Amino acid sequence: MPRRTKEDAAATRSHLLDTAEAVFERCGVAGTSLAEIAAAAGVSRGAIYWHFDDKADLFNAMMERATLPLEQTDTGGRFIDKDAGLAEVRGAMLAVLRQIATEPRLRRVFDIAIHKVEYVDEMNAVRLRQLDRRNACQAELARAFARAMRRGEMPAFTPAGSAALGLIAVFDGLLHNWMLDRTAFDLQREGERAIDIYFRGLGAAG
Amino acid sequence: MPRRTKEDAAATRSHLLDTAEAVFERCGVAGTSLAEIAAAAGVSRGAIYWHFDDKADLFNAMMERATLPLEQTDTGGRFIDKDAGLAEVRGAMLAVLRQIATEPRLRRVFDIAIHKVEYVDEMNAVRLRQLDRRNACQAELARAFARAMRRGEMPAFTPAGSAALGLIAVFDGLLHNWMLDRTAFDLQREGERAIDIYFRGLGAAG
DNA sequence: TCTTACATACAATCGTGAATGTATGTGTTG
DNA sequence: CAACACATACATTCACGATTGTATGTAAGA
Repeated sequence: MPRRTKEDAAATRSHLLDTAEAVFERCGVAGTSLAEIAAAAGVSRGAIYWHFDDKADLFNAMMERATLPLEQTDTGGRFIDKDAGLAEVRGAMLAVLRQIATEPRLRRVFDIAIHKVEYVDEMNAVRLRQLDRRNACQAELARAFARAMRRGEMPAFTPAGSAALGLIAVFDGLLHNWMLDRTAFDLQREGERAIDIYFRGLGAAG
Repeated sequence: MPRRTKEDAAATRSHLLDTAEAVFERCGVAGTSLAEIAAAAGVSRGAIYWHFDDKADLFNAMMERATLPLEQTDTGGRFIDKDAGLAEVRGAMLAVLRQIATEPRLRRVFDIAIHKVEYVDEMNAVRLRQLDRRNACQAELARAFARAMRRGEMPAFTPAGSAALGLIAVFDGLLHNWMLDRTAFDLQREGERAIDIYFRGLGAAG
């Protein structure tokens, strides 16, 4: 008995994304056939091809559903406030870490994006978007550091761009290492420590 | 006309590893069939199956050939010296960064290991080995930091284990971000800056 | 009745592993 | 030092399942 209403169709689509998350994390993206996802979701392959063009489209939809709410944080649109101080930058980083550690969906799609997909062919577009986001994030952080230097919140030993890149490295490194073994350490606690060490190294007040 | 001598066989094996590096980087591990590798290497699939059990075995051999010389650094066996100071730790980190930035083979296999493989099923073993190495590295770094604290080279604000984890995060984050776009920044220069910031944040002399 | 939201059926390709063939080294024996 | 036996280092072929995209069927809304 097929589902007919728009609400039912949206539910099917959402359920397919849920199922894809689970199967992708278990078997990898290339290692998963659309038949497996359909079977795990209790539908036929036809349903998948109705809602999505192909596996890459399904993957993109899955990633966007999970990460879109992350990009639009409480500040509304951008990652950090227009004229945020170093404390706000620190808070924003830790907030994202907390979200990843807390929300299962975020954790799952990051695990998939980091360890369960090969960035070639169609998937390369995802990689380029990651790069764009990193560059945008670095630019925002660099502006924040430059402001802090002008305000005297921190010395200008290091170029703002390098300071921003290093902070992103700390963040990414923490995330990647935590994804490697989530039982090895507490992401929030160790994240706070590492980021604080880095800020102290920048000469920021603390 | 098949090759017969042991030297020829070793050359074939080495050439297969070279070819696998190139094709894996272009098409991903799961996205590459052994037929593709064989064709690119100018041999038949039979040659691959003679030298390696299957694709996972070939992948492992490729990774080991590239990373084995990295693990056995000039100190002979271990990553850092038995009673190295903070300067030696810093030097060792930068040396590895330089090696990765300099040697094409290292860069290629790291690119594959980071972006071109899905860590599921057989490949999961590789992931576990990565984890082992990280833990061993963290333990060594933690010991070095603890020594430095005892010697008074740095204050004991932060637990040695956390300091070590943070340093690994900086390193890994730099590596991952550089692999995302190698033209975006100079790995050695920015690596030196970020690591120096981190050490300064630890209160180390500098 | 026309479109939606699927299910089913089908054709075509691709990848694997194993079986088999074969030309050359390599060691041993007389 | 032949010559034989056997292992090595591949190439070729085949059977089989798995996966994909599409084409078509179909029951329920609107």
